[in-house]
Amino acid sequence: MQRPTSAVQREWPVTAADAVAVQEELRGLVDATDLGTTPRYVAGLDVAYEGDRLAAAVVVLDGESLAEVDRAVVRGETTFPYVPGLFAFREVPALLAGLEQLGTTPDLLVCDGQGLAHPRRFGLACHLGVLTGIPAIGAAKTTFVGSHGELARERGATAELVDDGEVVGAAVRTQDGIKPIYVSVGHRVTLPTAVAQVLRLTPHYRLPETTRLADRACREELSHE
DNA sequence: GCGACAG
DNA sequence: ATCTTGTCGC
Repeated sequence: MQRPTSAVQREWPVTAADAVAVQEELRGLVDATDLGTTPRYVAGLDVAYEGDRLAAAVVVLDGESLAEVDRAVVRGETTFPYVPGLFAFREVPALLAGLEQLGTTPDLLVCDGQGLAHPRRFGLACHLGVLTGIPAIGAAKTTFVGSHGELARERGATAELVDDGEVVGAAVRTQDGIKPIYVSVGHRVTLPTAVAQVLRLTPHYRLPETTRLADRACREELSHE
């Protein structure tokens, strides 16, 4: 797929203050419309670290069968520290490089982190979505901002994730009796659709198959020197 | 001022 | 994220 190189080069900050300014600018580009059709190719993205080295993986699954159809794993080096709220600046460069290596263009990006459930409403999923133009959702293991009420014990149960009086995402129980995961809109998808996609991607485990495969792929890459 | 804080 | 053994439970 094509890489939005110009956007990255033009928008890449070095300081935290500049990074926040970039988020404030790009947040206005998030598209709130819904996914037009059922995604044929769904991609999972993740990054693993070992000191200053890192490996990013993008695994593409068939949205129907969840069978893997493509993958790309790239190595790189840390270029931005982990700062809560600026997480995307640490992972986006490597993830874009991974997307560029694919022989397929995903119809949906499932990110390991938040979308709108972010202090400035512009988490990793929004950032990747806006930069690529591809629909994206955030599926995080823990909350970052917001709180929610109790969820029913059954798989499929949800609760609104509310921050500062605003619904920024949903807590979703992906398996009976297990800890929920946190889903939020990234770009070109509505929350109900994001939740529905996450449930389709979690037939057996707590986390989406996309996330599990990408996590395994990037870790494996780092372990193999 | 004191914690909390996606991965 | 990553550092890290055994252990409780299905």
